[in-house]
Amino acid sequence: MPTPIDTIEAVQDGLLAISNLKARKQHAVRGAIWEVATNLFAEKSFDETTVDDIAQAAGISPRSFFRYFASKGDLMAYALVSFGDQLIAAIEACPDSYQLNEVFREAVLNVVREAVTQPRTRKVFEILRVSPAAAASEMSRLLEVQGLIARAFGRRLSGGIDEDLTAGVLAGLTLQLAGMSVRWSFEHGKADVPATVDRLLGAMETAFCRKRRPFATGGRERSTPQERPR
Amino acid sequence: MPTPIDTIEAVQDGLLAISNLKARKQHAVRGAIWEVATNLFAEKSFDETTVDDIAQAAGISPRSFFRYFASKGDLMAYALVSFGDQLIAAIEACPDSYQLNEVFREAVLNVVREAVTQPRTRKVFEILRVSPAAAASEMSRLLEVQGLIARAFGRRLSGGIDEDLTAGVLAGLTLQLAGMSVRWSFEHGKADVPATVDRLLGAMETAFCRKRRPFATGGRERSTPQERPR
DNA sequence: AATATAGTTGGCACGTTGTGCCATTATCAA
DNA sequence: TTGATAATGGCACAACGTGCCAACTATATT
Repeated sequence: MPTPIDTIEAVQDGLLAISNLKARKQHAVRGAIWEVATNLFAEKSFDETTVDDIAQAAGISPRSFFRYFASKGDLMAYALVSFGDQLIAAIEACPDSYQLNEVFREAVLNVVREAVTQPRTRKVFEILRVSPAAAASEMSRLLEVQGLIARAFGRRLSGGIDEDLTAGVLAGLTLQLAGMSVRWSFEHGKADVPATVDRLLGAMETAFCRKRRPFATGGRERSTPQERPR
Repeated sequence: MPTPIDTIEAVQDGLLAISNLKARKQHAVRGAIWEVATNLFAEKSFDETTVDDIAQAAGISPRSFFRYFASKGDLMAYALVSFGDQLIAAIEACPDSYQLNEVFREAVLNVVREAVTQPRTRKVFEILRVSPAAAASEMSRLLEVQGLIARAFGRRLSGGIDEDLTAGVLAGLTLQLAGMSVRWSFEHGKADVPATVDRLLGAMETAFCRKRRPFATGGRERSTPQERPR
């Protein structure tokens, strides 16, 4: 099997169910490619690093590179996929007795707490910060990852109404808050993760729950948006 | 001025402050390119349509295409940028007396209500639905647009604490909910926009505000995430 | 009306990305 | 060892995106 990584399932298999030597070796090669690539991106830049550079540094042919990663940008998406994977695991690790908001907070908190301790994460976020192209590449798999996280939430919602809507918006929020928390922690010196996460949650509460006028479905008059003042 | 569209500011200028004939003509050309491109994407597919096809259909040279759009994928991002532009306008159109959650709901509601009536929007969402590459391309500008929306919210928050966090998460939610509402409306037959939006808002309320246990900063024990069952 | 000037366009060459194809090589089983 | 299976590397090729320059067009000047 020529193992091009097209789906997240394949990545998961690569990460988890490693039985035979071949798959293990492939996984090692993929990790090596990712390692040298992120190093090169950090040294030079994402744009100025060619696939040939990465292949040479990893000791493989340029042709083989595309058998491990679908594209150069997919190297960045790999970080996002891994991030989403951890979030899903954290969601599923929560006991069934948890309320939805508790699951949400626990998952974000645990993953972010783990992420900020790893130098690799810092390096990736630094690459994303300085290179718009790298950030754009990472975003390319956002919907995919979000869908998987939504399914993880959906498994906890069986029976309720508007399940997929709830799960979808929760998934988006999860990635949003987790990403913002990690970035905030890195950019603002010390990594007080719970404080950061709770500030974000507080911001949401401020926007939606305090001074709550319930969102009535029918009635309120709408303000016609006129063209902008400026 | 060779007018390559690199920044959203440039797009906004192109959309709004059209004073001289030259800029107006350029804007018309850009619109024509976008028109024929979306038609081609819908007929064939995003991947099977080359830049040469688009250029030929628009009556320009392939070289000139890149003077109006930075890339083929940027055609899809153009839709997102325009979407974000409308959201910002709707946010700024809300009276100052509005609470944050009212601003949020009004902006999403007005923009989505407008969007679902336009056949163009439907066509774009259909392209995005069937073509992962097109969807990925659109996502490439997500952070950019989200940042602009965050600034629009930030202007209403002057004085508060954690402004940028609140604005950032609100911006993410705005795009998230607006996009989901439009997609939901399109995929589930009739376009009862207020109902859809309020269902999404209700989902968030369910997840975060009802049965509210306030998010205490310090204390709760965390569940150590063990590896997944499967 | 003729000319200078500034900006747009199109063509060309080039580097990079990504893929299909096939011969070669390595790995595993019998 | 031998035979089957899969990974690898090399080649050719299409598409994307950019720098460069010559040709064209419209406006302004005299």
